[in-house]
Amino acid sequence: MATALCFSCSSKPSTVTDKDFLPGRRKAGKIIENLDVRINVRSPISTGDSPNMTRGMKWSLEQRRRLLSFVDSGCFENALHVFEEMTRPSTFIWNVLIRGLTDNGFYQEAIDLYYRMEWEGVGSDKYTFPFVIKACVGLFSLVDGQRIHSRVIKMGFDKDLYVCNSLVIMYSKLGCIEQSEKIFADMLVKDAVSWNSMISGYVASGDCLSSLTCFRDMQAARISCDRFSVISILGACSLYGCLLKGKEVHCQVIRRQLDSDPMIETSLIDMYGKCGLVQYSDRLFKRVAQRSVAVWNAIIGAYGLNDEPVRSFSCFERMLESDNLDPNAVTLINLLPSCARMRALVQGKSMHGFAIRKGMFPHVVLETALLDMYGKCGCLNLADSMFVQMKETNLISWNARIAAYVQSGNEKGALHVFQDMCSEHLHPDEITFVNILPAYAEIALPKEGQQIHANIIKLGFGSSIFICNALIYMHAKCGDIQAAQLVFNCIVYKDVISWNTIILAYGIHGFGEISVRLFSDMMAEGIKPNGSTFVSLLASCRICGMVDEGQNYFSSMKTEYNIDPGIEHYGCMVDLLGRSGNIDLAKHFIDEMPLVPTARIWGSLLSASRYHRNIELAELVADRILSLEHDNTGCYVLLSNMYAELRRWADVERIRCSMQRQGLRRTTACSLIEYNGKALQITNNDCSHAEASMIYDALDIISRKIGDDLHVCGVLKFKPPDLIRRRAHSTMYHSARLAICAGLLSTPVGTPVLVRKNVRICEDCHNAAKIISEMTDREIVVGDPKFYHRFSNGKCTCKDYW
DNA sequence: ATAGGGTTAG
Repeated sequence: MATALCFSCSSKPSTVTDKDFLPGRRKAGKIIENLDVRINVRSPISTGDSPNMTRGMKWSLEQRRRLLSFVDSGCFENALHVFEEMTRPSTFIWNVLIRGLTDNGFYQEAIDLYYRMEWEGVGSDKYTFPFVIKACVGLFSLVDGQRIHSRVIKMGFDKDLYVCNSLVIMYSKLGCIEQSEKIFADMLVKDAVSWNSMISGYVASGDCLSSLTCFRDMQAARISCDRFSVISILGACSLYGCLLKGKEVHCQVIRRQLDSDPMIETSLIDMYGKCGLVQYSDRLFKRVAQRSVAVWNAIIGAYGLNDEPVRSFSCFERMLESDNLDPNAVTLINLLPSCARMRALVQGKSMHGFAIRKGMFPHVVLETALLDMYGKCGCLNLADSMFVQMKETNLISWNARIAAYVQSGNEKGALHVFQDMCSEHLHPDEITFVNILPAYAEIALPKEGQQIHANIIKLGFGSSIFICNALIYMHAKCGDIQAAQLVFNCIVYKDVISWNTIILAYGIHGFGEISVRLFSDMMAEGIKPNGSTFVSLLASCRICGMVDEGQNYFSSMKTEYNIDPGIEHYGCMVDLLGRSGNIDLAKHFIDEMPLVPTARIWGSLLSASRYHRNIELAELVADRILSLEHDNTGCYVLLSNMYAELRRWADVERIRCSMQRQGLRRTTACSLIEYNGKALQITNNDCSHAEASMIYDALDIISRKIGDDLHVCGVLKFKPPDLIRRRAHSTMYHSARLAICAGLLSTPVGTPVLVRKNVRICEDCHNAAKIISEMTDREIVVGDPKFYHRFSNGKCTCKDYW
């Protein structure tokens, strides 16, 4: 039964708030580690009464004075010595000790002392409970909280305003907002603190609507709001992005002359930042007289949130220069997204180093922010090692880790992490799915896409607009355009992203006319297009060869919609012009464009020159690309293929060596097909499957039937004498053809065969697919990283340009 | 001797 009370005589920490104890109560832990004295909670009270009553009374007054001063200075070791010497200390003395312990983070000790008080039969009063309840909050102990709540009821203190306020706060902080509501509703008298506690409780539980309602009810009850209500309600406005309500509160702030309150200033700056009005934040910030770390953090965060990373950084620099203030963890957390935005890995790393030097770790939020930054800067290994180092992880850090994998193109890794997360008994949330769906989009087959969709519905996330938009894209990329359309149809309030996504979805599948029609539907619905709308639209025109439409949309961007074309739009146009056959026009277009052409832009021209077999231009363009990106594997491969087609084997070899020197390897081509209900992955000349012999037999039969056509364009191409040892000398057993055969074997007649590829389909396979579609009278759909070829009756929707 | 607050990751 005996519980030990352990203290050291530490001085009271200067600016420690309850919040500092929240993440794992680190500070309390540190203090308690330095134990000097252990005092038994149940130790008998000294009964050595003084014979002289007058002297005794004086002595007891002196004891009381000393105890109070020890508690005030945080010397609990001494305070407890005095306490144990006292003859029957009064309830007041017990309260003072419990308060002191709670205020200094010794929550367990405060609660133990309360239990000892009960055990010794010392009556507690209305002052005892607020302190001990606060200790339960500090300890995150719902069990103690409920036990003490029942004592409150038994002793009849459940009508006391202060005790009830404490209980309201306790339950809301321990995540039982319904309990808070119940106590609040039963209170006969409510003061501003009661209302404020309820409002901030709602905000903390993410129920902004209730907090706004409560704020309104408070004013209806003629309790005037104070700085605490204002600060809480501004937090609610920030979370919800309620700019109008936020402005209204700002007016009240001015009317009540609260506008020079430093915390309110900070909250207002934050609110405007989160509601997207960073210029308001800036105006308020300029007027702040005394700039605290918090106010700097708020303005740094506001710029970061509003996509102004450079300004965010310059605020940080000014903070360091002007006020001689020490950045804290929150400063870094607010600044790191800006590092990510600018891909400023060096700055990000220096933040990391700074945090280490300042002893900020472990800190789950900061660590997650670093993980996220590394992920967005494309450093998956750094992101992952950050995660591995973390002592504490949560759903958010797992989500950030998944995002890092997806970001760096490691989709399979992302799916593994997702599985690991689920086996740690963490329940995926909306963000998890928003992060993981793009991974499915890249590598899943329609059936797998349907499965994850079913899971999402089962977990109740099926109506989230973010998830629906991600689902449209995922289904389309997996090859299931009908499923994409179905999701789109079910969205009640379609946003601009829903429209952009469905437009691109049809483009990917070669239905450019539908994309164009959807765009006019979108206009008719009064949805304002943005830059991405035109990326979808132009990409669709490009895929489907709608040159004139594309040019019209491009020129209408600025004139009709006042949108400046970005580099992606120019990229689509180069593709489009290249496709139209006018390579010179495409080149001229690049020379004339107002933006600096990227490797991707030149890549479009390279594709065009390949299609039109213009090797001189291709060499020129490849030079440009390689001067921008030395490791552009696609560029080497394309050029090498062009040389091979011209039988310039020496050049082929030269490029092969160059790639080898740089450690570049061609991506291993592989195709995915659903085979007897399972996903089957096939590489070129792949014999590793149990089903291989059957698939090869089928392909041989088909090849023999269509033999001549296939032979002419195929076998000879990669068969120079000096490359004869290479396995891929023939395109005959390319993964695409093997996969198509597997599909034909395992699906009923009349249904389309769907194959996904990780690289673009080669000309020979494209030809073969056309012929196979005609011969077998089946629709064959082959998706590459950019779009889906639809073969039927010997034709492909790409009209042989890809 | 009594309770309430701001800046924090996807």
